[in-house]
Order: sequence, then structure tokens, then C-alpha cells
Amino acid sequence: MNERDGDAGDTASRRKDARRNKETLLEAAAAVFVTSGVDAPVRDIASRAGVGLGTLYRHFPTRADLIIAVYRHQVEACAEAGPALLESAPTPHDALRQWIDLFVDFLVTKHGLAAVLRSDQSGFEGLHAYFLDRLVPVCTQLLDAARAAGEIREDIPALTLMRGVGNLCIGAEADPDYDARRLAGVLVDGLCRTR
Amino acid sequence: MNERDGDAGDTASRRKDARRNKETLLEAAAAVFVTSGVDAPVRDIASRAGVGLGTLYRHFPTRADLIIAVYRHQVEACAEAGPALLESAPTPHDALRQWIDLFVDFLVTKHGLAAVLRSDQSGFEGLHAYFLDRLVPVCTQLLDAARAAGEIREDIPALTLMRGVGNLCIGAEADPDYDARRLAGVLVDGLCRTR
DNA sequence: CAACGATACGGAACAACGTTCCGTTTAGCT
DNA sequence: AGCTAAACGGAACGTTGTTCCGTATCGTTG
Repeated sequence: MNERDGDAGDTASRRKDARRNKETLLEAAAAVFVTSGVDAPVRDIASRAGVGLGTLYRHFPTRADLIIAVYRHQVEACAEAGPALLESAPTPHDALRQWIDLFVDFLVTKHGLAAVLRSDQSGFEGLHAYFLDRLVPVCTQLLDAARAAGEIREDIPALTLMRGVGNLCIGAEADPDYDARRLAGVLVDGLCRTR
Repeated sequence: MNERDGDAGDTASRRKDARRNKETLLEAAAAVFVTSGVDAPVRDIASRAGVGLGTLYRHFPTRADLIIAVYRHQVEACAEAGPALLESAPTPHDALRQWIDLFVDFLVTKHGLAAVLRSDQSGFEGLHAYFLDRLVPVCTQLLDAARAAGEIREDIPALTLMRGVGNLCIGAEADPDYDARRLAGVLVDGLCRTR
């Protein structure tokens, strides 16, 4: 819970083998995630890193911590894109739409990440919480701006929208006929106050 | 695959203990599903029915077959509601909206059913196929009618819409702050050609 | 109605998973 | 060099879904 900020701090360990192993594990995990998805067995990652299971679990007490560590940079980038888009886009609603596109692309790119984001599976509360803590405020900002401009309906909270978009992305990478990006676009369109 | 029609036929077995056990299993499964969700361990269902694992697996070779059998009636009702709504609703788009509401209610009521509908998990292809075979044609009919009336955009296939709505329902039963029904409504709104 | 063969039964056993635990090794300070 | 705290590996545990087979039982047939 206190690992929320910067990588420089928590990678610090007295022993350099520990630091090296953590790094190796991150690389191995990233590699395995792209080939087998985030559901890949923990053992695969450990063996790919040439490391024991105990080592993996000491560095990343739960599978969620590993996923968070692997994708932290990209989540950060997505979060930072929010305010930027708000300035560059013609309208707040356009900014929102573009940001959602970013978010969708991120989720769809990682095999099964979206599926794992629904925290009802035990052990993933951490992942869920991290995503929400970092991205919901950004989404709220975009939504508020669009609301203030009178562009969208007022009764959809950021958290609901994000969970909805996240859910829409589930299984998107497996099936080319299911276009999660377009569907998310439709959802954002539906936010507009018409009628 | 040939279990698709009527229950009267396939429940027929020479031995009445077999028939009785199948019935008991269905009741036990339904009961366990409402308390523990469709993810409930198979052993729970078998023991609740006072029956061995082998018995359960002989009657329902895969967990999906069990789920299908338990919910067949309700799926059927949902499917039949489609054409009816098309006649009773003022516009095709209204019919579509109401039908989606029905579909969402069905999914949200069953704990975790929506989550399990994404067939990427092995063993659930059957469930996925059953739902799709039965409901996609209905949804297609509603969509076509709305398209013919010029009410909605044309580039969202029924399958995509249904998978999207199904995904939106994932985890809805667990968290009162996540309103899948409203979100599905927004999605259907987004289908309307505006701008 | 008795015997027999097909059918169904129960649950032990297997495989795959995440996670825990602990005896062993080793890095880095004194 | 020696010592201790830290990190290591991987066997072992608990929980899944699923398979398998020796045993019990039903329904028919002589």
C-alpha cells in the first residue's frame, strides 16, 4: 500500500543479488505476459527468470503486485495524458473520448488485463485499487469538464464509466470480430445529452 | 450439442434413479448458484445433492452443461420476449432498449453468470455457444428493425452489442455503486445516430 | 421370480494452479 | 576472516476441475 510512488525507493535493497533478481523478474514477467497473457502461471515467470518461487513471492507478495510493477509506467503515462488532452482537444467531450481511447488501447494490448481488473477474484484487490486510485481522478476531471460544458449527462460517475469501459475490453484481444474500441466509443457517445 | 431442444427428451433414462439424480442435481445447482454464484465449486453442488462427483459429471459432462440446464427456461423466455417487444413498443429502438433491459436483468440476477459467459475459459464454449445461438438472432432482428427505421448507426453487429452488454454486466451484482443497467442504457443510447 | 447384463454410482486419484514455509546459501559489514 | 541478517530455491499445502474404475443397482428376460 505504500509502494504507490516511484520505483527508485522500493528497489533499494542492501544486497545486489536481490535487486538484480527483482529486475530479472520484471523482465521475465513482461515477456511472459505478452506471450501468455497476465494469467500466465507464476511458475512460468519464475522459471523464465531462472529464479525460485520463494524469490518471486518475496519481491511480489501477490501476483497483482507483479502486474502493477510491470505496467506502472504505462498507467502513469495514461494518467498524465488526461490533463494534457483537456488542453489540446477542442471540447472536453473530445478530450474524454480520446482519453478513453488511450485507456482502451492500453487494456486491449495486454492480454487478459481487463479481465483480471474485476477484483472479485481474490488477490487482485491491490491491482484494482491501484488502477482506480491512479486513473479515476483523471477520469473525474475529464467528466467534470464535460459536464460543466453541458455536453454530457450528469448521472454517470467516473468510477462507473471506467468499470464499464474496462469490462467492455474483456476478451477483446482474442476475437477480431469484437471491437472493444468502437464499443467504448459508442458508450461515450451515449453519454451525450440528446433528446 | 443435440441437447438444444426440450427437456423432456434428454431426461429420459431407463433407470429412475438416474432421472431422480439429474433432477436433484439441477435443484442443488440452482440453490448453490444463488448463494455462491455460478463459480461455486462442483463438489459443493454434488454434496448438496447428496451425490458423487462421478454422477454429476456423467449427467453434465461440463460445468457449462449444468449452467445451461439450470437457466434454459429463463433464456428461452428472454428470447421469446424479443419479437413480442417489437410489436408492443412504440419504436424499434424502444423495443431494443427494453429487450436489453431484460437481458441485463437476467444476467445481473445470476451471480457471476456474465463473467463466465466470456468463453475464453476452457470448458465454457458450450455455454457461450448456447447463449449466442439462442439470443443473437433475436438481437439481430431488433437491431435490423431499428436500422431499417433509420434510428441507429449501422456498424455495430448484434454479436458485438451482446458481448458488450454481457461484459458490462460483469461484477454488477457485487457492487451497488456499479449500475450495469444504466450503463447498458447509455450504450444503447450511443447507438442512436445523432450529430 | 431369479439371475444377469447394462447402466449408474461414489469417491479416490490426477493435474494445474496460487501460495506458504523452512533449511540452505550468500552478500556485505566488522 | 568470520559472522549475521537477508535472500535463495523448491518441496509441500490447499483448492480447483476432471477422469477413472471397482462396486452397487435397476430393469429386463428366461
